Amino acid sequence: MTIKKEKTREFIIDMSYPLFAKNGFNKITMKDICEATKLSRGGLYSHFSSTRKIFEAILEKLSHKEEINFYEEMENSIPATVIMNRALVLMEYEMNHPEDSLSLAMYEYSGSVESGLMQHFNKISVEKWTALIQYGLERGEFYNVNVDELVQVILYTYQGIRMWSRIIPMSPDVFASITNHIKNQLYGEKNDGI
Amino acid sequence: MTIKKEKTREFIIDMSYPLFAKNGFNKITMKDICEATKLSRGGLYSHFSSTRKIFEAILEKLSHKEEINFYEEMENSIPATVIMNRALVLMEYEMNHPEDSLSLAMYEYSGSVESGLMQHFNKISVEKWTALIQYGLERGEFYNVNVDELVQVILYTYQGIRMWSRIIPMSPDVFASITNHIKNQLYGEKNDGI
Amino acid sequence: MTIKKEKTREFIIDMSYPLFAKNGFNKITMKDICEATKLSRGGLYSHFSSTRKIFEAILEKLSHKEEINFYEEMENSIPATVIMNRALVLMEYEMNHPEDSLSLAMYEYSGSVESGLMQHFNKISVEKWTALIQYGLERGEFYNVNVDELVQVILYTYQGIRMWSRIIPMSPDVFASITNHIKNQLYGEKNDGI
Amino acid sequence: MTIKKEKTREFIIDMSYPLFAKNGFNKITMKDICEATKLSRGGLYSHFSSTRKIFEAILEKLSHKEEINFYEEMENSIPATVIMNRALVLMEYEMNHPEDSLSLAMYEYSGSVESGLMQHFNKISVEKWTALIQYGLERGEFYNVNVDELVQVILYTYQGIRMWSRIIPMSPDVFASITNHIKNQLYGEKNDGI
DNA sequence: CATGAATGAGAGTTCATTCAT
DNA sequence: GATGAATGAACTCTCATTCAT
Repeated sequence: MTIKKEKTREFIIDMSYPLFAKNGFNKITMKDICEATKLSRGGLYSHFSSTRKIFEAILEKLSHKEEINFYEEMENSIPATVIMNRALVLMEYEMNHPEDSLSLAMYEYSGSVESGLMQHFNKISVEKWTALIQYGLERGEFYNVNVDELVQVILYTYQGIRMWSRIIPMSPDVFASITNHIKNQLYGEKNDGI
Repeated sequence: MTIKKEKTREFIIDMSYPLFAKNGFNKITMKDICEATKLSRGGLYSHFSSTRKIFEAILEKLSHKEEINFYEEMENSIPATVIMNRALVLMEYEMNHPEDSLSLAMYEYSGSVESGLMQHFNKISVEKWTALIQYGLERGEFYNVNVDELVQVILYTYQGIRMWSRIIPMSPDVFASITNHIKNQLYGEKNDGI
Repeated sequence: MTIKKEKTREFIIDMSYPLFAKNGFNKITMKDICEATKLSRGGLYSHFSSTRKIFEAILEKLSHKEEINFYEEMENSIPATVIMNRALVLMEYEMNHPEDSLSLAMYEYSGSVESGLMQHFNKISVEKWTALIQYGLERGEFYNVNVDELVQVILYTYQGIRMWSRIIPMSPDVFASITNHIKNQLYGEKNDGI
Repeated sequence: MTIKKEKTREFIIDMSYPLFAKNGFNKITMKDICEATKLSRGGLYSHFSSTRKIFEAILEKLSHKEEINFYEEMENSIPATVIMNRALVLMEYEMNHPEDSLSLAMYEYSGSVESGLMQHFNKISVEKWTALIQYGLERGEFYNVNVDELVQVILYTYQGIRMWSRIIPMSPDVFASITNHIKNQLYGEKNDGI
């Protein structure tokens, strides 16, 4: 029964996600996953031969997950500021929930493999944000920013926050600072230099 | 002779730094450090009882290390733009050398302890950058930015970069983008909105 | 199959008994037990996490083992002298086989734990001997001794012998002296004072 | 300076006695003794090369220690009952202080060596008690007991008590029972058989 | 000589991985 | 296939013992 096997696979993936999110990649053992899934040693091994394989399956699944799709909204000619605001709300939400983040695990995982997957994730993100900003510029909704530069700032500030918010307690104000900065760059009141 | 013991201690700290920087915290074992230091098991243990203790000694040492001291330069009335340029050059240098960064190790280490040390490090950084920007504002060298917001952007973009540049190959252009963005916020040509 | 696990458990208990009897508690290591049982490290650990746990399992098993049951014989109205003689024969037998005694191991084991088990064993013994002597008194077979006093003498002489017979070579005559003394107190020829 | 060396030796012996009395022989390490004596590793080793050697020195010292000397008192024609009473008082005292007893340590120590020392100790004790009882018999103070038998009972009850009183809480009444039994055998009221 | 840093053998313990049932 | 007992490699940690200072 391939369908059952597939279901167990999914189950393993879903049960181990929070383990990796909470503890990173290196600390998690096959034993931990056996316990989390209540599967026997042999049972687990018949699906995945290592934590690495499990983690890769998680990443794989993630990469297929439909993100908030800017593209669809852009095609529907939703105003760029509206799309951007929604995206930044989501970003703030994620910054507020560092425990869901696989960042640490990815970081550790990547340390030991050459993974094109990470580059892929990064490329997707860069393209997405670049497209959105271009779109705003074309519609005359955004200031004339340096697109590449701002995309870098957006992505890496986000990553930096996700990382450090797990280590040190961080107020939601900080997250708002970041999204605010981005808005100001694009369509906020240009009162800084005055 | 305590002096010898102290020297060995320092030696262990110095030899294990690159191990942690390269591999993170969890992957490093006492055995790895034995090998790196050429010390015997027992010899190592007589100095440190765990990798955690060694890592804490590294952090401790780091926290005492004199950072690029903005304060001294500010006291000497060096122009804010000069200090800032120097600081950003250093920042770019560090972004170009992710293999020296303890970020991953700190991240993993912190996952399992409540460490005020991290907060301390963060606080020091926030204060340093805040002081420098204030100084530039007071001297009329910087645009009237939102100080707190910009400091957050600076710090977390930096951290995000340090983290991801280990995972994915990143061009030095990206690093320049970041420092450029900061300069533009403070004293670059205000040509974005035009 | 829990039955296999249980069998291995029993096997470990049975194979380690002589080790403890011969060497005491502290000298025996998990490694010794691995070797005695031919089990691998991990295999042994999956049953018992320490020598302490194994030793406790031995004591536990011992406490369930049916001792020469005075009670049954008393219920069947066997003469007290007959029961007593049998018990003393057994006692002499045990004194002649110090290598089977867990005394040393119990002694060492108890040094580090507060074990009600030892008190339990002692209580059982006191009750058993007390009951037998009472029974002999009621049937008019025994002299009118001080029961408690004699029970103490019986028990501790026995323990003292078991202990020292391992350290110094001891002739069976000595063991006979002890059982003889007991018999004389209870039903021997009262010729001492003459 | 041989005199200083001798003093240090004595010091080591005295400081390690309680360690062995409390923990037995096997559990004590050279490290423990270093700590107890505040001597350095090398310092301790220059006096004794192993715990075994130290323990043997303790036994050696003990064997020279003047015990309550029955012989002297017998020579002075002190009544046998008086000497016996004093001896039994001391015995009770010792039974009340199991923590001072080296029994366990001797037991463990002997397990691994063929030690004539133990036989020597035992022989001394047997002779001492035998002599005292003979003396009492000759003076007509004691009942006509079987001397050898009673000596065995005395010695091994004592040893049994010393052993078990460390393992299980034991009331002083028990100790009194034992000494009382001995007195009754020798010169107590002969009311048992009545 | 004394000191205490360093060595290295060996015990304890944990898991990835295998395999008989 | 699934199970979980067993294996064995790799780690952690502790001391007896040595030796440069």
